Amino acid sequence: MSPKIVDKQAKKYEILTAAMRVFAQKGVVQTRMSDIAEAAGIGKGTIYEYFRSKEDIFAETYRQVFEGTEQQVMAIISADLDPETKLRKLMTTTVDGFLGDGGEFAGIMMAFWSEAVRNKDDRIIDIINLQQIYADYRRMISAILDEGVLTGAFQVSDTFMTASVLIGAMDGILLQCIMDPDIFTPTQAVEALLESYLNGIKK
Amino acid sequence: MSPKIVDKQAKKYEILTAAMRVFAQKGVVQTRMSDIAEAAGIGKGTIYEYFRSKEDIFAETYRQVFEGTEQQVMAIISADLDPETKLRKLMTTTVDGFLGDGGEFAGIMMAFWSEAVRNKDDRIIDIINLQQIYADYRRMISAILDEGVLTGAFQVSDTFMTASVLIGAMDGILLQCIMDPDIFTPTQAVEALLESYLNGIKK
Amino acid sequence: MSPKIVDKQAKKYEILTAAMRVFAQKGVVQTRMSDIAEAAGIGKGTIYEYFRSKEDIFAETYRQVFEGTEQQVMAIISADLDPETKLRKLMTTTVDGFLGDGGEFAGIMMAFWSEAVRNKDDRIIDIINLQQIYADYRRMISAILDEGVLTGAFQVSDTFMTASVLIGAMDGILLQCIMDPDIFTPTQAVEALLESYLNGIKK
Amino acid sequence: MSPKIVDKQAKKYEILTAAMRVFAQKGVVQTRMSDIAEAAGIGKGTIYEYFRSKEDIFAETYRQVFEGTEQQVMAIISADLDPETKLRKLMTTTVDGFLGDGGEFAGIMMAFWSEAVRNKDDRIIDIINLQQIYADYRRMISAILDEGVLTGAFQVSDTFMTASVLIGAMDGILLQCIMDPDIFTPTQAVEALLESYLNGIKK
DNA sequence: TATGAATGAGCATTCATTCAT
DNA sequence: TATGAATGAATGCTCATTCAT
Repeated sequence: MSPKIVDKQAKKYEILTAAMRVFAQKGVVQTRMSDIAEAAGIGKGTIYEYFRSKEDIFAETYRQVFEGTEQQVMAIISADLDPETKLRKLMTTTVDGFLGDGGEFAGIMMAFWSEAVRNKDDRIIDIINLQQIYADYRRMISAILDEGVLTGAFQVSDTFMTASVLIGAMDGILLQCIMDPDIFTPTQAVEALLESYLNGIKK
Repeated sequence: MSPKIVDKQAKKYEILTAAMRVFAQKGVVQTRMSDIAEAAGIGKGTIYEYFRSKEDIFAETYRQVFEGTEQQVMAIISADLDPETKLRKLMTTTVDGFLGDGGEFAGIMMAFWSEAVRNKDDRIIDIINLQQIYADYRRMISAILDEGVLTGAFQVSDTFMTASVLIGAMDGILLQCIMDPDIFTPTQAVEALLESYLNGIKK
Repeated sequence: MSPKIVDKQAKKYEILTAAMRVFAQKGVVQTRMSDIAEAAGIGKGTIYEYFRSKEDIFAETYRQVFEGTEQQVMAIISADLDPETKLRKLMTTTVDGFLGDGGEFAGIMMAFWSEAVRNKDDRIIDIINLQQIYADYRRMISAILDEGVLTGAFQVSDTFMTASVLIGAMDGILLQCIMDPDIFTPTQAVEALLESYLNGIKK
Repeated sequence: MSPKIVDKQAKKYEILTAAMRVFAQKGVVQTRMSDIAEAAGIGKGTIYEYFRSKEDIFAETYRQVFEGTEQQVMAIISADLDPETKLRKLMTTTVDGFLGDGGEFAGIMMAFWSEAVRNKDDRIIDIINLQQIYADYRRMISAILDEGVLTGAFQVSDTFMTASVLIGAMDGILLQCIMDPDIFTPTQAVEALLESYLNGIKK
């Protein structure tokens, strides 16, 4: 009378996690459905009980990773903090979000991003609109910088450009941490970045 | 030395150039041999007269792109310049090298890099040892910074970390320029980066 | 004999009816077991409590549909009627049997028949021996025609051929009614067929 | 300098012929691309050098078969013949067209038709709009009958219905010939049909 | 030497059937 | 008994590579 009871939500999450592992390891394009199945310890067909397609998995994995960070970022933006603190918090949170608890998201981030960067396919853009994401980030950070200029905390001629440079620096730092995790932690690096950037390195 | 050999070299180069164009446009994995053949205006089979495999093309394309930049960088490193000028030149040259005459290398760089970043495949590492490349760059830049600290031009506590941050910033800026070429030129951005970074943005 | 067995029979019939509906709508090959389960309002696995396989369902559905018509036809054949009436009744009954109460069998007939027509697979022939069915029909109708010739009611040189033509006409009319139910009812068409066929259209 | 020269047109036709054979034998849905490849004596991938998809093959096979017949039919319609001759010619030509030189098209016709009959898929309707085909045929034949009524050759109350019956009869006869080629030739059957139909079988 | 026709390994996806509950 | 989660064989299609010309 009663069928096999399975926590569909939990199993879906398991598959998602397995997919992330494989995506991080091999990249999205090179990952075969059978790789994900094997990683999840299930049959190939079972995946399709939980996801409609490989693309669907990709989209869900992406959401899984980003939703958390996005919310945290929003909270910081609307918090009542002085510009410098806000900038620090925003950058630290972003980097931490990307690297997850133990850096486990690093690889999957890389996979997402390298996929999005060169894929002009509309279907991918629907899932990850990197251009949009960057535009949003630039807007948020330049708003903080503008605020700082108004309050007299910062001296910046082109806040939009400066925002871009800060974001770029974050990305580049993350990349190095992902590729070579032993050299330094991203948090250390972001602090170094802000330290130098805020104060200048020229004597 | 015979004319035939010269022709072979020229044709090989043509194919390589065609491959770069397509790689830049579609990414390495998504590029089909037929795409390259078409772009080069030759038959599909002909490619195999000049290259052993798709991977071989990838490796050679990579070498083609980097050899030029590498030599320029080396020249700057060993030139007799003050640290600040050296740093400016190094960064500007790197960015220009990546973007080529008219930004044509940008896409191919992206393609290489997104390939290398997530591919831990030994075969890819043999071709593009990104970890090594970054290590080299960090060493070069931190040497310049060390020199600047010695001469009193810079005030940097951790030159290695600062070097990493600068490299990261360059990468990140390039990424944004590639993805959204209208917002600013990489040269502008690098100048803004150096300006802020050298002088600080804090009042 | 126990209530359970009765229940089983009833449920089996329900599944069969559901299967017919779906077969009629999508064709046998395109019908999925899950479609049948859904149409029957039961679980996919439950079907296998009543049928061994999809093919088994197909066979049973077929028997279900034909048994009724076959018996009616037999009754007409052995009835004591004049040849013309017998012919009319036989054809009308056949067409009505195919179209069911409200034309609901039309689609399933089509499904069976298109399956049988092209499938020379032994397993299908075991289930629907169309060749045999047509041979039987030809025999029955030519017997009626022979009778008519003997009694002087008909003037037919080749009763076997004429029987074939009549059967063919019935089939073809049914097909058109199924494909385009608005043009005319099969009963109308059969009457028109008999009218013309019996009297000729040539002035 | 010169590549392998292949008559692409000829090879395409060969594959088409092979496909027809298999379609006729197994039906369209049950035919696998590998079946066609095997029947054509080529590799699976080679098919895709000549056709975009299985559906494409289906459509082309269909056109291949029908184009000839269609033109012949048009010629008859516009010829200057008396109604009875026109009707005879039209029906004979149609039946002959369906059966090809040695009845080789019979099976493929069956396959097409059973596909079209139950497939409400838009893609199939785009290829074979059976409803349209039947409507056209009904129009053509009823026009001939109308003409016959005007000239006093025929005595028909409902020419549209009579046309439908005639078409149906043709279809049904073809079906029987295809399923059981030994009983009679379609030409014989069509002649018997016209003979009876035109003159009536009632004494 | 140059070519593109031919190929088959490889992959995403579907679905009849099984089986643990 | 009833169920639906799990499965893998099967299938359409792609594309790097080979090879006859």
